[in-house]
Amino acid sequence: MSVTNGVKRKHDESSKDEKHATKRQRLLPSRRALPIWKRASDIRQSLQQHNVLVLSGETGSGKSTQVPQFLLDCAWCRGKIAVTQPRRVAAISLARRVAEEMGTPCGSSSPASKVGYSVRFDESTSPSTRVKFLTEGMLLQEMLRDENMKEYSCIIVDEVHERSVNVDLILGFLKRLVQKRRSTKRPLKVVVMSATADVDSLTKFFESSNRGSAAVNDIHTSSDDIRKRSLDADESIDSADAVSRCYVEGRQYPVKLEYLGTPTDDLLEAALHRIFHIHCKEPMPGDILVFMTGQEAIQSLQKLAEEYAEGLTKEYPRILVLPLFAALPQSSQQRIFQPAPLNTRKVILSTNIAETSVTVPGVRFVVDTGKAKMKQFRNRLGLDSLLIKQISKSSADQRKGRAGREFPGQCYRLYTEDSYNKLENDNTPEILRCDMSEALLKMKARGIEDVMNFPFLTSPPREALEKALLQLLQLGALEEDGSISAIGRQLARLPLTPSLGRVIFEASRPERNCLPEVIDIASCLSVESIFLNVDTEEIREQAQIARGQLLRRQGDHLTLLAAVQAYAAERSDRRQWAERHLISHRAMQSVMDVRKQLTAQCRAANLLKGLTTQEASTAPDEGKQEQILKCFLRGFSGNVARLCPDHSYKTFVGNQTVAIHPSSVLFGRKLEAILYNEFVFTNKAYARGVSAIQVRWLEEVLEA
DNA sequence: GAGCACTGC
Repeated sequence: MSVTNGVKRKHDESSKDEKHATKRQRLLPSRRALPIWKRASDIRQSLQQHNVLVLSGETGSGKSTQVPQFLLDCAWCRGKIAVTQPRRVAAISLARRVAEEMGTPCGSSSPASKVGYSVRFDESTSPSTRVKFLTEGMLLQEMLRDENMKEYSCIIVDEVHERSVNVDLILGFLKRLVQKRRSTKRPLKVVVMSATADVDSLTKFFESSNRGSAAVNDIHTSSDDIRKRSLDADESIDSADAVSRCYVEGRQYPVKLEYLGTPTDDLLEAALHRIFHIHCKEPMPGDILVFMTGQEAIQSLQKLAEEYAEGLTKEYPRILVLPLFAALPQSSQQRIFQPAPLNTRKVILSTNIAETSVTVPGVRFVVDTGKAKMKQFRNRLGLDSLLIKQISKSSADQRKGRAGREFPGQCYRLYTEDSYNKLENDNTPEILRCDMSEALLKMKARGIEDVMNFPFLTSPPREALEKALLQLLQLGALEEDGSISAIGRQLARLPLTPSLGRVIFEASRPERNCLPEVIDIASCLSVESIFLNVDTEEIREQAQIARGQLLRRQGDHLTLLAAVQAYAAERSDRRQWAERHLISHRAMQSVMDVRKQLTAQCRAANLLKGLTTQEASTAPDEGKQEQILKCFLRGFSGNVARLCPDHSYKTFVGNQTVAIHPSSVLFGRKLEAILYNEFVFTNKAYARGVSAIQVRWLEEVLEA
């Protein structure tokens, strides 16, 4: 029997191999037609001579799928190739595509698979993996665990122009790692891929020598290494240190551009006018994609457009208005992919989500309001502001390009050519807009002692770094001398902000003894809101009743705990439970994923012993409630406000006025003092994720 | 008395 099974298995495998091989052959012609194909030998040759290649290419050049395949059989490439992506879906779909092209199974489906991927909650690789697509966050985590990244011969950093903090950190780390491995038997090759033509700053970044300071800063080097390096520092830049560059044209359909003759102060009106001008004049088919700032504007325009459409005579095609933003339930988002009914034109009203994350099919016309909501962290106030800003030129061009993906298209900018010319060239890198404490902790965990002299592609202001250092010191993540503490080392590995991570640690202390509960709450606070938007009075009342048993008068933290415990206890139909309570099932599923991950990590770090999460899932008594809130106070001691005689809340630190956000269960309540998870400025300064606390708790928590 | 763009570990 075992013999026949063996024969059968062998037969299955060889037929699978055949299938893979045919597919590979079938895909070859389209690969050869890609603009990047004729640059293959250039690219191979330049990495033969140099360690770093800066590759710029517009959309459609094929760089993300082809470059890893070009490099795989180079003599220097004996290890793996990593390819980073900003988004999970991109990492997974690229891995599948490249596996097909190479004629190999994808990921963990077979031990012979040469191509895999690694994203949070989903690692799919095999012992034979040579090319691994992974999110930037995953590569960073690997870089914290393995200092030299020895298993990799090459790291390809894609979509660098998006300039996430993670990509900036990766580039800084890689610059040092290339130097470190350059004279070893296995030098590290780095390919930096970017859409914009701004290769100069990237080239300069990798070319400028940091060997002198690196020898001093790198605490992980032995004294031997340092001696060797100070010798190296005297050498002039040899050819391996030079950075080669390459430009590949893209493949896009042409897009005709039209500006407004005179500026408008009513963008909704202008958009409405433009939509119906296109609709009544342009032949079918051809959908319209409108870029707007946010949910509110989208819903207003949707209403206006639907009203207007009712007044159109029968001779015109019908119109289907579809909103698109991230907070929209998945099922509503899916509607943009379904074909419109007969004789109907789709009009998609979208946020920035359609600029990079979602590709809307069938679009011939783009209408661009030229604005977007952008987050900016104010170091001095410790507050995030989310304000409507003008987009950059590259963002405007990206939006325009969305009309030329499948056919020649048209783009209407609801601003003048003059105002386009005055826009910033590029988006502000995230590193200039965010709280630096998480990034700084990662740097410390990778052995960067002197963070002020870290090779940043763009340096954040000194104040941002100082604020972050202070914050980490206050959390106990750093020692007094600025070196990373044992706690800090563990926090850097947790998929949480340093503050939330610190809360987890606090909860594991025997006198607090509430880690499972705190994990539940921290999981909620680290994903999108679990409570569905309630936008009409009617639904709001409905939600009040439906969520009744879950709401806790102590505040949002304990309300979130009640929701997770009730959801976890639901064994029959969780989706239905979520619907009944007007809670997002999608968000709840990610909460459960995070909860599982955090529980496993706490177990591994020996913070969580014995008890299972299920056993702990009972409603906390008053004593435990106090312990839970005190843990949050340890991580968020800067996010505390007290009630003033004028009935407003003022922060303890900085004496800023802050209002409880309408989404909080404590909205409208007057309490001695509040603790909050987030301090956000939109129309005014709001506290989100709020709980009632007693002022005297602060001393106790901060003393320990 | 009134509301958060988008990613990611």
